[in-house]
Amino acid sequence: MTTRSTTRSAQPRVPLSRERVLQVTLGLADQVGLDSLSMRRLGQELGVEAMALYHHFASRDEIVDGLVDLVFAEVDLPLGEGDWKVEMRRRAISLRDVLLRHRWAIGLMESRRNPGAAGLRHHDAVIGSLRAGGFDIVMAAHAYSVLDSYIYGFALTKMNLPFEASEEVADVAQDMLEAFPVNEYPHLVEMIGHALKPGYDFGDEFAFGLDLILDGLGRIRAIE
Amino acid sequence: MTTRSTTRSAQPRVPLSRERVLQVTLGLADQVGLDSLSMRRLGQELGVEAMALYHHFASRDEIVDGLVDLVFAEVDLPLGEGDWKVEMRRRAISLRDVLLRHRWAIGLMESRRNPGAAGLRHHDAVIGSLRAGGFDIVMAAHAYSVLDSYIYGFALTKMNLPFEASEEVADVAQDMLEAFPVNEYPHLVEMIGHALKPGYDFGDEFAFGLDLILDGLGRIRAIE
DNA sequence: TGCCGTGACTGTACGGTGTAAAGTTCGGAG
DNA sequence: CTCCGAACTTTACACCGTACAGTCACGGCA
Repeated sequence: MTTRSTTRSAQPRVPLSRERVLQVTLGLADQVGLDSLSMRRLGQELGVEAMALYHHFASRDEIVDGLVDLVFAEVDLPLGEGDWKVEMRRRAISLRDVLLRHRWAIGLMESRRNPGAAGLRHHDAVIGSLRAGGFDIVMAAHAYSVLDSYIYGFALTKMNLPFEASEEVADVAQDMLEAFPVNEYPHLVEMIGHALKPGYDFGDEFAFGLDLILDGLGRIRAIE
Repeated sequence: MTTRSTTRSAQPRVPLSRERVLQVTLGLADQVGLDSLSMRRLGQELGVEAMALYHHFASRDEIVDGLVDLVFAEVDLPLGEGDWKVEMRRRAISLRDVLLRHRWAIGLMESRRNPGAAGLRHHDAVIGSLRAGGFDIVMAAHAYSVLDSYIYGFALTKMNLPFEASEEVADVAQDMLEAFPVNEYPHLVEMIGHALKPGYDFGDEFAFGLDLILDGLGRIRAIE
């Protein structure tokens, strides 16, 4: 019974690898979130005990580092030679999409002390596109700061919205307000009414703010 | 020995209250962060066993709800009668300051399913100020979305910066880049050089983006 | 062919987490 | 004096990351 070696043909036992672990972890994180992703659960998903992972990664945190870089790699890089506004817009929308696809990553992308190659390449490409577009280094820093604050903030806000579909909105809004007299928060009530209208989708707000910022940057760059 | 009742004069034993718990928790969260704030640790700080807290709060999450509302209460509300741009600017800076004072709260402020009175009052005041400033409800939704995405995103980015003071920046940047050939990320290197210059403080970037957005909003409102 | 090191993985254990459930203590009302 | 209910404690459970030691199969070498 204990000698499984003679019948090893059943399971060829492909060994783990950093790549395979990260790929599976990424999928699992998207499904259950990063908090619910324990080493034991992850090992189970890979057909292995939890401690086996420590032969390929020093800690759970090192796995997260790898995950973040995989996410960065999904973002469309801006091209240096194109129109900076077009490139920045494309990159912003791509980054937002990626963040909404991997909601657990928001708040980790900028914080990792050990950035991976994809993250570094991303930063370099964004700054390079701005510089090629005529921004000096001071203005490029300003522009990068506004844009990324906005993109990450939007993703953060949208991620944390306590509802998803329109029908849920109504329920949550109802719960939120039913305990209070309507007159106490008249403007909030008006806004909720607006958000409940059939055509409204909070996700559409992104383009408005993005274009407002890009236009502002264009104007300031022109003056300077 | 077991009858401590006869010598009860030593410790008058002030009972807990939601207010006292929240106040102490707020201070503790600012010191050690929200993750390190366990029920046991919190009880210890209050001179009580962890389970005693469950007589005043249904769960750890309910404590966090209360905490978030305390944070909202610290934010300066915009006045309905003032110039909307001045009011929005004041409120934005106040919110940023509050978020940097309570870094653990970023990402929780917009997500709570059970908003408190201070949070509702805050939302109502912001929308009210915009409406009084001439924004219709559609534009007010746009404006609120851009502004808060930017403010929360900025706080998130600044919170997560893997360094604090200028000297640390140099070390971290060194670590980040030393493994790579300098030529591979020339623009990133230039930007780090810019950020290392004595006068530079990332916190100053906030005003640039804020004014850019406020000006953009003013322009669009005027056209409309 | 036998041996033995090495790398991949497992088993067990420790101190931590949130919280369910039951037990203790005690001031005040009847 | 009794008894109730509120405030608090004790104990327990299932889970977490990970330190540490053990097991097992395979490749190179005698």
